[in-house]
This record gives sequence, C-alpha cells and structure tokens, in this order.
Amino acid sequence: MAERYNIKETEKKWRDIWTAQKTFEVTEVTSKPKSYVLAMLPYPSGRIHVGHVRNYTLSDVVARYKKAKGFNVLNPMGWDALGLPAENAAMERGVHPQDWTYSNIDQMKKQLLSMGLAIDWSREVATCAPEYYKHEQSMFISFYKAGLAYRRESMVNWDPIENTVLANEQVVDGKGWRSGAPVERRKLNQWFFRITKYADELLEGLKTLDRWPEKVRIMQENWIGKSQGLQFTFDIVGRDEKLDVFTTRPDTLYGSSFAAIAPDHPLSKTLGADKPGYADFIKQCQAGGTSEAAIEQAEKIGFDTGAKVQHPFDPSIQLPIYIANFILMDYGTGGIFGCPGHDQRDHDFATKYKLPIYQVVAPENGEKVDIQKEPYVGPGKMVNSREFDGMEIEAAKSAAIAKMENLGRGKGVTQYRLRDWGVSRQRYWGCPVPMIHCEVCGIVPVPEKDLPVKLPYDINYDAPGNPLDRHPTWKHTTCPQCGKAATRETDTCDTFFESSWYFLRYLDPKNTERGFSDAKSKYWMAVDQYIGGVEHAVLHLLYSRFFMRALRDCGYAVPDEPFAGLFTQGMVTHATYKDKDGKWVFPAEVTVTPDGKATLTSDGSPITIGRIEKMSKSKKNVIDPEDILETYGADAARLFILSDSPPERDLEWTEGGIEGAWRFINKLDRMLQDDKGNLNNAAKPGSFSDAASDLRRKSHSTIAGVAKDIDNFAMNKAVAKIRELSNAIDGFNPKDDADKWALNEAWSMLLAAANPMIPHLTEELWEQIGNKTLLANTAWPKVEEALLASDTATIAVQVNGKLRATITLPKGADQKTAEEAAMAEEGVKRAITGLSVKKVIVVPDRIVNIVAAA
RNA sequence: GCCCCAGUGGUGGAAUGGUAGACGCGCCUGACUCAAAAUCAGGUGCCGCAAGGCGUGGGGGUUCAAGUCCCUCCUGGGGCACCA
Repeated sequence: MAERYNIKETEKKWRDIWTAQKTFEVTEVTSKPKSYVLAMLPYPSGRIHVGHVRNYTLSDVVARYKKAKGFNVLNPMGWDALGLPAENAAMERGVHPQDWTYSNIDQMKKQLLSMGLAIDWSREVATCAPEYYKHEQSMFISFYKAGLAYRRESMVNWDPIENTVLANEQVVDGKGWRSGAPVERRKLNQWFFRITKYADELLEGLKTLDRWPEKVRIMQENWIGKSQGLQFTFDIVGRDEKLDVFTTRPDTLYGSSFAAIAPDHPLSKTLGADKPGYADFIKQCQAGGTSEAAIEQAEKIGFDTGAKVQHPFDPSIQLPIYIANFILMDYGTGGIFGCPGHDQRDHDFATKYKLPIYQVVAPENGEKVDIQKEPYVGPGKMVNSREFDGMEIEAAKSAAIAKMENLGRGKGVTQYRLRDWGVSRQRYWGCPVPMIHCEVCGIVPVPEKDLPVKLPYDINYDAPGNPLDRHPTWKHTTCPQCGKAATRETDTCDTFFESSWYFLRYLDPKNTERGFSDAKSKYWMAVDQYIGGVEHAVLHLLYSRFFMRALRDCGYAVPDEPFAGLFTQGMVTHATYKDKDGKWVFPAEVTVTPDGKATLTSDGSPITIGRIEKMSKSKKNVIDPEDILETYGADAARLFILSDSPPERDLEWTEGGIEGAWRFINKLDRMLQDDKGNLNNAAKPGSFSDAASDLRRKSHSTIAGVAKDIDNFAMNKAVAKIRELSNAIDGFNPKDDADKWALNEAWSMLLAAANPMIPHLTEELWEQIGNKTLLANTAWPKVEEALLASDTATIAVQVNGKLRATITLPKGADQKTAEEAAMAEEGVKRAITGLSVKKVIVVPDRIVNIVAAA
C-alpha cells in the first residue's frame, strides 16, 4: 500500500521551489507575446474570504495557462490600503490606521501565499505607502493644470454616520453605501475630476470592448446616460429674464400646458420669493430627499409662481411657470416644459394641479386613447400640432428642432446623466490633496519637489470630523508662490483614485521619479485579462477608463482603454443557519446529517436551515478559507471552486463539494503510484493497440478541449474533461511497451492540463514520472490533430424526430450507406410498420431522420 | 416603471438547430471489514414487471429535427430610476 499523499508538506515544498527559482517573476521580453493577467486588488481587511479565493484562483488559472502557452505573463498583486475601515478600527479599538493596515497586509499575504498563486510578488504595491501616493499627487497636479481637476462649491451627499461626503455612486437608494444611513444634502467646497469632459468618448469606447461582458457595457452606457434633444429659450411675460429648458420630446411642443423649474433654480427666488407660501414650499422640497420615507413616497408637489412664459411657436399661448420638486437642477437646464398628454410625471403633476391635458400624438392603428386618464407614450403620428400634423414622432422632432433653430430660440443638444466625479473626502486615511490655500495667491499646487505630501502619524480621534483639519501643525505651511503663511488642503482623495491606476504602478513599482515609465506602459498595457466582482461594473471600471484618458491628455503613454478583457465572477453563497433562539450561527458550528437535518455541534440543539445567500458576516454564513486551506490544501480548494459552477454564476459552497475535490486529489496520487512502474518514456512506438489509440485520442482531445475551455472561462467544463481523462487512465491496463508509452503520454497530458487548476499535486507527480524541469515552466502539450478525428461515427437514427436506434459507420459514409444501415435496424422497422416513408434526411456522420406517415 | 440575465434529474451543472442529462455531489446494490470509515465494482431523469410512454418554467409557432430560433405569459435574480 502506497503512502498517502501528504498535502501539506508537498504543497509547501513546491511553493518554496517556485519562490526560490523566481518562477513567476517577469521582465519585459520582446521575443515573446505578453499577457497581463490581473485580479482586482483586495482591500486589506486582515483575512481573505472565499470570494478572494475564487477571484485569485480564476486569475491564476489564466496566468499559468497563458505561461504554458508561451506568453510572457505578468500576474501581480497589491493592496488597496487606504480607506474608511482602517479609521473605523482606529476609532473602535484605538489602533493606528497605518499599523492596523500593515499588520492586516502581513496576515492576508500569508494566506494568499498558501494558495500557491503564480504571482510576481517582487512587484507588490500598497497604495497607502507615500512612495505610491506621491505619484498620484503628481497626477492630481497635472490634472489641475490641465483643467481636469477643479474646486467648486456644490451640494454634496453627506453621510451623517461616517461624517463624510459620498460620491453619487456611493449613494444607494438614498442611503450611504456603507453606513446605510439616509444621506443628507450639504453645500461644501469640493474637489472634482472633470469626467464629463470624456462622456462621449467613454460611451464610444465601450463599443471597442468586445471582450467585456455585455451586461457591464450596458450598465456603463446607462450610467453615462446620453440623450439627444432640444434646448430652447422661453420668454417670460412682462420680464427681461429668460427660461432655458431641455427636452427629448420637442415633437410634443404643441401639447405643452405648463413650464416648471427646480426649487434651487435661480429663477425660483426671483419669481417666487415675494409670493405667500414660497418659503414653506422650498422647505418642504428640501425635506424631501433627506428622509427615507420621503424618497419612497416621492410625491410630486408644485408651486405656482404666477408668472407665465410665451409659447415659442405662438406667443399668444401663455403657460404658467411652476416650481416643482421633481425637477433636478443639475440635469439639463433645471427647467422643463410640461406635456401631460405624453409623459407620466407631467400627467401626474397636471392632474394634481388641474392643468389642461392635450393630445398631440395618436396611435397609428386608430386605437382610441383617453389622454385625460393616462398619458400616451407609444409611437404614432402628430395631431393638433399645426404644421407637424401627420408626421411620425421622429420626423416631428427634427422639424421642431429645425424650426426652433430658424427662430434663433434654441438648438439640438446632447445631454448626459454622468456628473463630474467628486473626489474630496473629509477623512484622514486617504491620499492628501496636494494643494495649498494662500490668502494672496489663492489655490497653489504643492511644488513637484515637495511631493509627497505625507500623512502625519500623530493624530487622534477624540473628536468627530477630520483629524487632519484639527492637527496642531500639519496644515500650516507657506505659500510656494509668495512665501506667506498658508494652509494645506485637508481633504483627502476618494479611494477610487488609488485603484484607478494601480495596474500601471505594478509595471514599474520601484520607479521613484514617475508613477511608471512610458516604455513599460507601452510594453505591458493594456491589461489582457482583468478579473473581479461585478459590483465594480460602474464605479471602479468607469473611473479607470476616465483616468487613462486624463493621463493621456497630461502626456503619459497609456492606452485609452485600460482593460482589453474583463471577466466578472459570480458571488459565493452558502446556506444560512439559525439556532433555537433565532440567532445566526456559523456553518462551522453546525452538523448537517445526510437527511438534511441540522443540529448545533456543541450541544445537539436543533438548527433551522435558511436560504442560500451571498456569504456575509452579518448572517454568519461564511467559511474561513484559512480553515479550508489548512484542512484540505490549496489544490482541493482551488479545484472545488472551479469545478461546480460556471465562474460567472454564483457558487454555492458545500462541504460535499470540497470533500469531492479533496478525494480527487488523493485519487490521482494513488493512481500514479499504481501506474508508476508501467510507464515508458522511450522513443514513440510505430503502432498502437486499439485501446492505446483510444486513450491517446482521449489525451489529445483533453488537451485541446481544456485549452478551449480555459480560453472561454469555462473552468467547470475544463475540470470535467480532466476528470474524464483520469477515468480513462484509471480504466486502462497496459499490456505492452506501446501501451505503456501511451499511458505515459496520457499522464503527461493529464498533469499539464490540470496544472493551472491544481499546481502543487501536478508538479509533484510530474517530478515523480521522471521530469527534471518544472511543470510550471513546461510548454502546453502539442495536439496531434490527426488523432482527434475518430475513424468511425456513431449516428443517431430517428423516425419522425424520435430516436429509434444508433448505428456505427466509418467516417464519411455516404448517404445511401447510412440510409440502408438505418433501415436495417429492428427499432426502425418496428417504428415504421404500417407507415410509408415520405422522406429521409441524412446528415453525414451525425443523424438519419426518417419521415414516415400513414 | 424602464433595461439586462436566468429557469434542464434529488442536487451543482453539460449539450456548433441533430443521441438531453457529460463531469461531479447525493443516493442504492455489491466487494473488502468483527464492524465502521476509507477504497474498489456496478446502478441511478420520471412512470411502467416489461414492451413502451413521458420529459429542459407554461402556452403557441418555425423546422425533417427545438433545451437551443421566433411570439407570448409566469417565476427568480441583477442594474437604473422623479434624468425632462
């Protein structure tokens, strides 16, 4: 009996060898094609979770496979180390954010190392290091000089729990994305990045990203939110002021019955301030949007200013101007014209304030619509619209825009939903904005030679708000221009800043002069395969795309699109458990019997099994990867994660699944110990037995199939093919030297194909079958195409589309042969008894379908 | 409300319009064992003793042939949402 495979020792042995030999360290090699494989960098929370394991296993499979395929593969890792959790830990536990972060990095790195990842650790980056953020401060200044970073007073989303500003993207359903607290609106001076300058470029660029998931492209497209329409000017009756409005439905202009402006529109005060009830109304609008209930009810309210505008096409028509809470100041012009007949919101509003509702579009099929009851928003032709009558909607839009342009009152314009990216955070643990406020000179960038502006270490959290702002000395400095006393900007940057360019820093991590050299960027960029969670579909991925364009315009050599290929993995889920008191319980504390009953392991009390959900700390349905790696080893963990679900779908973590993977690891080792004496790696024999030929066909088709599956991210299918080959090897009994040669070939190919998934075991067995060089450095096996084609084909025989028999014929047998063989089958004869054959369809080597009827 | 995506055995999931259920989990039978675990051999979509019939969320359609294409409905998941 062979000694059982020692997972722990063997896995460590190979990791040490890879490290010692610097197997995965790379430099720019022009003789090979490059491949940049990148997993989204983790936040150093201190412990890896199963989602990380899935992410890095996927990127590792791709990296190892690409390396075998002859690519010069860069697969780096780093830490997204700035951010709020470190400060929360500081406040809760009195540790310093920096110390907390670095100790977390140490712990997490140990865990990652135990996964056996093919990472070039010499390029490791932590974004909280001044050596890192120095370069983004330099970029910030470049952006400022290029007009891409600017400061303005603006309404911000204020998170009252975290005491900080949130980006629009960080507000989910009116609540802070982390705290869950209802967001308030406050006015503050804030730094912004002018992402809107690239709105159209970012939209157009999506079309070139053919290796991105369709879903992510659609989400970004919606986020950018391009709409074409007409902007025009209303004259206000009896006043000099004008009202600009934007509409995507200029065709419905003759159906308008009111105009409306946002509560914070400049005209709001001008027209309304002296009217009774105005102040109350404005107060009511501001309340709306802060409280959760108000957001959900979202009732439309309006205030009649008493002022009127003239219809641009017919000054005799006068429309009342309302102030309405559903108009947004920061979209379009902050003003609209209302056409209640063909817009739901306008209809709601008109109904409430008893404004007239006119029909100007009629369905073409003559269907009657009751426009007073509900608006009609479908296709049709114009009615009650004078010169536009009879036109299709699209034609009427063009005609209305043309007419307005001729009148000199407006023009066709494009609007975007995308807003500039607010990057200011009133927080300590972030990259300091490298700016100085001087009473004389205004805002002055910190000179390049004074970078980085480092965070001070001696801070305290005794009071709420920003520790930088109340630090006794840090913010006091002198103006670089006039030399007078001045103060530093105390805002730090949104942490999405760091992750917008980290993949460039990996290319040149030791460069002290610039963030990265142009030459290295030209060699490695773009990232060939980026892998991470779909939760970053808009935020991180859009910011990174913006960053490339901004850097490009500041003279850096970067491609417009940072990520040529993107793969978004599914979540890892697990059943949830509650004890008899209704409290959540960790899976590790629960024993589940085969009949599906669960008890608390410690005292045998009953446990209720709940829904299968995304792993989350709050529901305790989490598995600690460290336990798994310790118990089953890295190979088993990796194999299980890859084998069950397609990577883009959710993966349910099950005890049975990980055990199955672990059994397979041990089985492979046992099989090899049995086969060891039966391998022949001498010269290739001239002929093979039928059984050996079958095995060889399986070996070669596995190599071809696994390659295709990995290329398509169908890792579960690749694993299935590897198991099939191992089953074929298991069932093969070599009888002569040629058989032994075929068996040796099968083992070599099995190990090569499985190496990206289970690198430790395959490396070990590779050595045991007599190889002197690392499998990690071995080229992907060459497929003998001739072997893939079998010389016979199994053909299905159907009668009226139902399977009645299968026949085996030589490949390429002609239609007549196939038809005759099919007709000779008992099952076929029986099925056509009493019927006459009308037609026979023969698809060579595939199917014969006999169409028969009475 | 709008926009995506997905519904296949007990279960995770396979299937260029051409033999539905590969591969795994679970389960059943057997071998080994005093016994159990591990391992090994075999079986396992449903109904039926069998012959056979029925089967990819429901209904309709295209086709010699539909899990796959088209229409429609249902269910689940995700994204966006006073965006004029």
